Amino acid sequence: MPESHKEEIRGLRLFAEMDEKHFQALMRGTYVQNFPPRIDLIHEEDAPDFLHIVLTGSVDLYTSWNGRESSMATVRPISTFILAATVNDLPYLMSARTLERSRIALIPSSEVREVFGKDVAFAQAIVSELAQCYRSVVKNTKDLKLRTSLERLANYLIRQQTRAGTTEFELTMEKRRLASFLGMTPENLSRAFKGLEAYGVKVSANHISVADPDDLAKFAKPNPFIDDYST
Amino acid sequence: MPESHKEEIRGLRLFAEMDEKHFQALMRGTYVQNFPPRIDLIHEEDAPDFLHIVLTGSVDLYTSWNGRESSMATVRPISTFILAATVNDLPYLMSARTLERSRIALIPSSEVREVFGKDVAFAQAIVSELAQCYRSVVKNTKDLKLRTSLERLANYLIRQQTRAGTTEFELTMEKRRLASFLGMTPENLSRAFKGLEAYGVKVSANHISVADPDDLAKFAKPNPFIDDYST
DNA sequence: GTCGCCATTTGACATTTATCAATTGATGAA
DNA sequence: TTCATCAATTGATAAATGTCAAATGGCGAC
Repeated sequence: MPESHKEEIRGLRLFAEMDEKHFQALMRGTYVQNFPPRIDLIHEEDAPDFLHIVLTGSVDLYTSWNGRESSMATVRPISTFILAATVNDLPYLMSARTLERSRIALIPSSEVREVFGKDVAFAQAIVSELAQCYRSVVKNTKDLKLRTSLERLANYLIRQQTRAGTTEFELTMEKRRLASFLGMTPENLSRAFKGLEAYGVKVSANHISVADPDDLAKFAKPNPFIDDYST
Repeated sequence: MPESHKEEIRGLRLFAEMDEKHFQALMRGTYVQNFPPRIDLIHEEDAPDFLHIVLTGSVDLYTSWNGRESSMATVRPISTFILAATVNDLPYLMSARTLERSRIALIPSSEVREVFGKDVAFAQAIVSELAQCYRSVVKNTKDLKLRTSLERLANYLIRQQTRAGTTEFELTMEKRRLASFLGMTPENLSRAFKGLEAYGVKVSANHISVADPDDLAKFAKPNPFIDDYST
């Protein structure tokens, strides 16, 4: 594996503080692979052979049951996914597919488990990462259980607007995936966008503009303990 | 703190493997308290002063937003809660109240964070516990997003039936809390029970009987990657 | 540029779920 | 026992959300 990839991975908080010797041991079994768009990387119920790291591109975590499918999250560079399955050596609970052409690093799960038993800094980093993952899912559950779909969309737009830093921005995913992520149908999403016009939201294809953020926020009532994914 | 309590706590997987010296250090700052029913133990958004352990009784984890409230989980002996907030030193995302008279052990969060930096076995146990918590919430999200309320209730009953080991059992929580936990109103739950009569479910107050588990399962389509909380 | 494809939108309608009000039923106190 | 209380149920209705089919519109292949 090229040194540049190693440095990218080393820069992740998960690996930043660990012993160099242990890091090199991890990297020995690691390989980097390029995938075209819409390729299934892992499938739920499979055994966790590798810890995945998205280096470029993006990955959709989704799940299926009884012929239905739901998008659970999007993983963007540079971060890992399915850490929980890896450390506990239990089957994946979600499937993952590339959304676009992506470069993914694959670290053998067995190596991860072996090293984290020897390296306290690595173990600490895993604890911190898992705690953050856990908190993200709890926030998502609160979003789903406490809000209507219109409120979820409104708060999603406020989060995106905050991330962009401007009142005009582009949606970062297909609307059908956004609908699935927000727990609604594409048709319902389309109507929800219409419903937010009353609060100054204008939509043109993927371009969103928020006329009056305060007005939208008055409706959406964003809350850091639901909407702030960074804590 | 009495030795018997210490032994109970020591028996938890989270503390079982750690160094005795470190365990004693943790226990020095720990105290055990009795709480009457319906007492708020912690409130979301507060700083995580203590890691809580339910020794007896039961605790409801719930959350509120915009005047609405939802029950997220029930914690039963002997297990901890709000570990993620404690290890990352971030505000609670959920509130907790006793459901009945309960004995709770309180371990200062700062001690937990200090010890897990020194004790690899403890760090490993925290990783394992957090990964399990994470997976539980993911399963819960799948349940919410992929199933209708009738299907959620059907699968809930199958889980309870499996736990009880018999086709007749008692509901372990108030129906209004069950409704909230399943993401529906009490009225809707009442009608959902009626709707499951077609699959052999009989309800009399808190007593449930399942005439033909296979028939119910044919409708509910239980799936270990949603319904099996033990993995 | 034109065509065909596919995501999105729109409309009509069905289903699910929530809300509100009234009633029932169980439980404990006086 | 009788009453008061509160959870649970029921009925009527409203709101939210989903489904199906058809129309629209953007975009790349040719």
